[in-house]
Amino acid sequence: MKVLIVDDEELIRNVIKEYAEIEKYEVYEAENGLKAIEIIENNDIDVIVLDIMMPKLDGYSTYREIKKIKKIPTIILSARSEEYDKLFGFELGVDDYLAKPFSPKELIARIKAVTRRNQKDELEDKFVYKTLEVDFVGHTVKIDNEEITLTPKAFEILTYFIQNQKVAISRDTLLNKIWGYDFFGDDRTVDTHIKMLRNSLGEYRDLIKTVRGLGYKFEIK
Amino acid sequence: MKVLIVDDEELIRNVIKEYAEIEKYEVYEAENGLKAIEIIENNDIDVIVLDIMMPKLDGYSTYREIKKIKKIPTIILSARSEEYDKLFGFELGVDDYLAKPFSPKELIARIKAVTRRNQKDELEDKFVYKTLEVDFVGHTVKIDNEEITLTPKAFEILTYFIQNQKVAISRDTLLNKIWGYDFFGDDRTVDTHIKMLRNSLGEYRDLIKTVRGLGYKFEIK
DNA sequence: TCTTTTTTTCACATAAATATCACAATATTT
DNA sequence: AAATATTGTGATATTTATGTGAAAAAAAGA
Repeated sequence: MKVLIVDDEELIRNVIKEYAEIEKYEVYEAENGLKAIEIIENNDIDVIVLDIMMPKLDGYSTYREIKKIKKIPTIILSARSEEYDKLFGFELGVDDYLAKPFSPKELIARIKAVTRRNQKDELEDKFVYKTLEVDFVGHTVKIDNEEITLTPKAFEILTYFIQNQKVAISRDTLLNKIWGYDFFGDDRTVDTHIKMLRNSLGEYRDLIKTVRGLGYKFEIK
Repeated sequence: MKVLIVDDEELIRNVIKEYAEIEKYEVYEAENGLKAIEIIENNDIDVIVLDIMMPKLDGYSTYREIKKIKKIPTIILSARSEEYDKLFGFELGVDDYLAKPFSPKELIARIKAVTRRNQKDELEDKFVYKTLEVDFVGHTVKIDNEEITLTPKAFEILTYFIQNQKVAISRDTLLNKIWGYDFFGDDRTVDTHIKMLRNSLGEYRDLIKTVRGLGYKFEIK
């Protein structure tokens, strides 16, 4: 698995690189957009970590250029945490978003999620764990071969969790991904949906873990 | 299963090839239409992935030439995403269409869909469940050996459902597949047709399940 | 053309899903 | 232990989606 880190700050590149290499990723670095494009043209990069604030060719432009060449999963880093940027980033079709300062572990978790997602999950049309079966094509969930009914939102959330296993997801992220950028309601709405989803999952309710101070996480074990 | 990839860009061919081979497809490549035709004449190709923009013999012409030789399911790739091309592609009787940039996963999914479709559909010309008989050739439906009359649309919908059992189908998908890309009417028209189809199916009305927040699904049991 | 059939749209009733809030329970910090 | 912050949860008002009948529009047949 090859990761390309695009950031003008060497320090940040090094930190990410260090962590990524522990996880056996092959790391490529680019200190600006132009170099990034060059690397992408000559290598089969699997996932890109892209800083939005850069001299020469900024993140947005770089992203657009990259898209013209190949469609590679991209995680955007941004120092500016304003809502607008967040939305804009998503609108571009970016795979994930992380606001600085972020923990390297969180970034790695997201890289893993994105590569995993792009490796199999989208090809798989079923998720199976013990007696829990989630059929994405048929839009059904079974426990002990019994179909359980989920509301549309609950099903979407479960699907999102399964495609982002082991990644701690904030309520905001969930709202953005499931509800969409045009939802301006309460954070805590998420909690209620989690409650209902957990109840529906019965014995599997503990697959959804609470990440205090942030949100939730789907994890097996 | 043999896939032929017709594209002048080696990069794209390689990406597709890589993914297709993971899925155990035997991959053939052609960098232009002339070579494609040669390959088709000498091999039993099951599905073709065809780029519309190519030097020498462009995609459209290639497609026409291929059709003269054999009828092979074809998925069209197009860099131009304008609506016109889309329509034109469909008009030619193409099996599917994908605008660049596309994700390899998406393409593979479509290849699978096309091959699956062409594997079973042409085998069965009848569907029987209990006392429900649907004769695709004779265009008739019988319940308890009594012929029931369906309107053309209702029959098409039923046929589509039977050929996509256990798949949750959105109203939009249904509109695209049954009505065609050029239908710009109301979503809810589907509901009315489902209503009528269910009524016609009498005791079998429950085979058509409602998938809340999405659409409908045909499922036995 | 007129008639009949099919299709589409619309409105309304009903059912289901959702968002919000208040308070309880549980962590976390002081 | 108390104070504080955060999450869990039940109740409920609100919103949304679906089923359906009726009527308008379109298409097909005579």
